Amino acid sequence: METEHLVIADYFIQAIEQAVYQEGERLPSESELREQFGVKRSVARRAVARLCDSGWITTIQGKGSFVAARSTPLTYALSSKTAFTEEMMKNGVIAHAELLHWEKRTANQHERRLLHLDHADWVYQLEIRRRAGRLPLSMTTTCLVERIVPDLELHLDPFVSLYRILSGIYRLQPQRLSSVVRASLPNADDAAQLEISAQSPILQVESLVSHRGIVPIEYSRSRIRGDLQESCVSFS
Amino acid sequence: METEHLVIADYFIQAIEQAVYQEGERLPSESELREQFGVKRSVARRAVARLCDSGWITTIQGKGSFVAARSTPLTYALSSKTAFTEEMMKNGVIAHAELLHWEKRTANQHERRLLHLDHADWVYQLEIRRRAGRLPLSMTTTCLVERIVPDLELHLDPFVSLYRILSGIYRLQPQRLSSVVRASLPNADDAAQLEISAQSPILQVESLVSHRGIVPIEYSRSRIRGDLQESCVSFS
DNA sequence: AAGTGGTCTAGACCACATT
DNA sequence: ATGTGGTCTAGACCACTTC
Repeated sequence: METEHLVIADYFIQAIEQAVYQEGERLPSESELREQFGVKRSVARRAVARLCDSGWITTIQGKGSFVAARSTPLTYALSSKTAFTEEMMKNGVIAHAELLHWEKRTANQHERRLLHLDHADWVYQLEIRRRAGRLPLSMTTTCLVERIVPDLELHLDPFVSLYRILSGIYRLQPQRLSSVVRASLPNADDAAQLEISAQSPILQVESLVSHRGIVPIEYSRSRIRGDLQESCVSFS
Repeated sequence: METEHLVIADYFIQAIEQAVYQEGERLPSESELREQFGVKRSVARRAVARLCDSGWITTIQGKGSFVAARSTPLTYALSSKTAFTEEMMKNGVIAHAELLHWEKRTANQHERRLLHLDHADWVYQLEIRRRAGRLPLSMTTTCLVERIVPDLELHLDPFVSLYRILSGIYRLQPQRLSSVVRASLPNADDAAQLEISAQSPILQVESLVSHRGIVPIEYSRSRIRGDLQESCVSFS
């Protein structure tokens, strides 16, 4: 059986959902699992790893596995408004963003097509990590049209929020035009930055943002921890 | 190093994206990978497994690993209109749905709240698998208000499309009110039904559907293969 | 028979926490 | 010292494909 561990994992997911195991409570140790379910260590470990990857538990070396804190994931409204920090506030969470890297370069073919640029156009590319409290939430690679945000580098330090720069400095009214969402696995870098295992699923959101719904100004690709956040789309 | 295999996997993802490896082309065998990258079999296998889980390749026992067919994932517009089969047609794909199971039962607390029901209300719960061509695409558990679709069981066989029943028989105009998307791993059943490994990420979409935007009629939870489909949200 | 991928095992060794 | 989780290894065996 290559799926033995799934039975055990699904059992504990059920148990946690029905609050048989409370937040912070310790799960049986690997040896106990081996006994209780009559399986090898490898199987017990795969079951635990799976619970960990999908965010139900966290393991601490030398101590054990504990039911993870967040039963209620943060919800992030994927509407035409696009302010991350402000959205998170609604969840009662202190959010902040770190600028990990930036560069100014010519637009590639993909970007030229999406942002209606030609060969002479330049873009700023920013690499941003967002957190809710202490926890890493998402990695975002965003590409801004240089013509729209000239001398952007002058306003990147200190970096608080992209939305604040766009609206505060450049008087733009950023508006999300479309978003494509996808489930995937993180690459090695993202897994490290998000402090998750390489097997934890992530939500990818690719968005196109414009000023006042007409002028395309930004193209971004976010990789969001699957265990912490969910995105909500409403129609009205 | 517990991340050795990620380097190899990411290398091949790059190569496939840049069409160094074409669709259907064979990747190096496990032994060749061991040689070329100087790794143990376990590492080579983890790398291959990861490529498989994220949908880049498919492996065939006794033959090897081959670059998967779909470079362009199907896009499914997550708009207020909610016809799956019709959406897929736009992608030029023959879609069909199978009803795997149905039952009639009283609404639980969660459903009563979402669908504005009281204790006396009944619901139909349908388990539907959707395919694009031969490939399984998604599993959907949907919950319909019995009062709105009385004697639904009389129209379930043959089952073609839920949308067709709702609009054709009951003259409803189903409209999506909101959707919540999430990235996760499949449970054992879903993985089997979707013919994916238990490590392949899936996109979960929870939707609330109403008739003419007012009367809630349906609550559904879809689990969509992460490697085949992406959902697109547009604002206009 | 030889090469490929798929599965499983038993054990070693490490790092950390508790007593 | 003992128990916990984390990592790695070498090998066996199977199933399938090709020659």
